[in-house]
Amino acid sequence: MKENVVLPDSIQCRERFRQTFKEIPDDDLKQLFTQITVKDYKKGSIVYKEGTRIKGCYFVYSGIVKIFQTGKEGKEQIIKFEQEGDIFGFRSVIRQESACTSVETLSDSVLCHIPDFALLHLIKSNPDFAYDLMQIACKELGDSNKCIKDIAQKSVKARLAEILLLIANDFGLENDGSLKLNLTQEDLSNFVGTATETVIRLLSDYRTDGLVESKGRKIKLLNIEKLKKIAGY
Amino acid sequence: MKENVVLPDSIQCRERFRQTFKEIPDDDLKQLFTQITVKDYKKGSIVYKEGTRIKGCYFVYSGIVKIFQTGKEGKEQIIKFEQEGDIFGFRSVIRQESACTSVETLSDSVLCHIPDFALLHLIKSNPDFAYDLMQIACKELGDSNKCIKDIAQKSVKARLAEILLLIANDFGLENDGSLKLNLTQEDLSNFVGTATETVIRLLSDYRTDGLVESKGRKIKLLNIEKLKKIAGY
DNA sequence: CGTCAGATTGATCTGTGTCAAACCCAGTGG
DNA sequence: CCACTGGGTTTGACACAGATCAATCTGACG
Repeated sequence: MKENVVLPDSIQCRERFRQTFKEIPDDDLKQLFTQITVKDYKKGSIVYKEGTRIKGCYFVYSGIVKIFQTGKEGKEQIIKFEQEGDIFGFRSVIRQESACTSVETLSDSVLCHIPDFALLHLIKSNPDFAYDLMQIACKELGDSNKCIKDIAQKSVKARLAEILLLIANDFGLENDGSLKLNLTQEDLSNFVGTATETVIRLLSDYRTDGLVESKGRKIKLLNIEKLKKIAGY
Repeated sequence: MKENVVLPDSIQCRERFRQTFKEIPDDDLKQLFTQITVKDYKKGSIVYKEGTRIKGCYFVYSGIVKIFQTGKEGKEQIIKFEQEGDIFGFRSVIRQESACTSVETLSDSVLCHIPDFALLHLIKSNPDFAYDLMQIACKELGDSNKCIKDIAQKSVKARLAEILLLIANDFGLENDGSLKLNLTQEDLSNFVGTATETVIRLLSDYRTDGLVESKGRKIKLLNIEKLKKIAGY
């Protein structure tokens, strides 16, 4: 166990924040960041749970978090993963509602907590920021709509292929070509929206068809084109 | 065929618009509405198709429209229905992308077209409007996320019940207690995300269980509590 | 009264979920 | 250093919700 994780200072956080929100003047940013709390989370920590009242949103300084909803009998449906530079939880702030998702860290992570009043103030006072945030919300909205159609219409086989491609795209590859985002089969199946066993069987099918190489949770895509075809593009 | 449908004038449109966006000062609204085009659509008209470039968004002055995506083999997945006072298509404007959904009128409708530059201008110049719009986007986002979980996890039987309740809630009831929103079985099944035959069978199950009364597309909910239970609440 | 879209019912077929059992491997503690 | 443990992975057998296909029925409308 490492101790004494050194948290990034306010300036480092601001710099990273600026990479996502490019057009915010320094003054606004400085003001915002006096109100932010930086905290590190061990892998597997719960950041917040569905239904709780969060008094702000979060900015991912480093690490990866999983955003999910819990259904009957505790089965998770993973909505998305967020990584360095992403912001999440703003929906609840804007709507002034309790969280509609739960969040858990998939790796050791450093998150910046932006209190609701600070976020709302910036939105109301800086149209550029409001616009940037709206961009993000609208992107997520488009993704969600697509996701609805896919879950409703595509076979699990197609969706798994699609999600592998999406993960490769969003999180990139290791040097050896395997997916950087390293999920348990359970998380993978909860993302696809199916049973763990099904994912395992399908991956094994892909393997025999020479589409992927995989042992355990390490997955390498061998034939992107064919996978795209299976995914239905 | 009726002829000469009288279109609402600019003032009527503004008034209706103001019901949805309450805090916009008159000056801004007047300015906006000089740039708007009002048009009536016969029932069953396509407003725009997925993948096309729309140069603005729409405000529903009257009528009901269906927002959907088309999957492989032309099967539709209905995302939502919009009615009087709703605004749609803004996602594409904000993202400056082509439409990710198609829109068709379910009844004779009057829509106001708001050109992209006018919408963007108002967003950038009026933080209150930006905020209102963000509210709408975030509401839709929450709905979509919930929908993803439901489609992935619930049985079709549960989802059908849920959707009937949702329709009753969003669109209200006729005097005789039947749902105001009158869908074909096909639309209903495309909303639930299942086959038409399945919806028919399930409705018939509900009927024998005394949960609904239904002939053809007329549906009356008899036992809301039990339906909620089936829907999984 | 014919026509045609939509509604309905019945008879299969199959993709996935579920259950059960075994396996693998990393970390722990004796 | 090795057995023990437990979480995650894998495989097999089986059941069933829901899709698909085919046929008939209904009712609105020209």
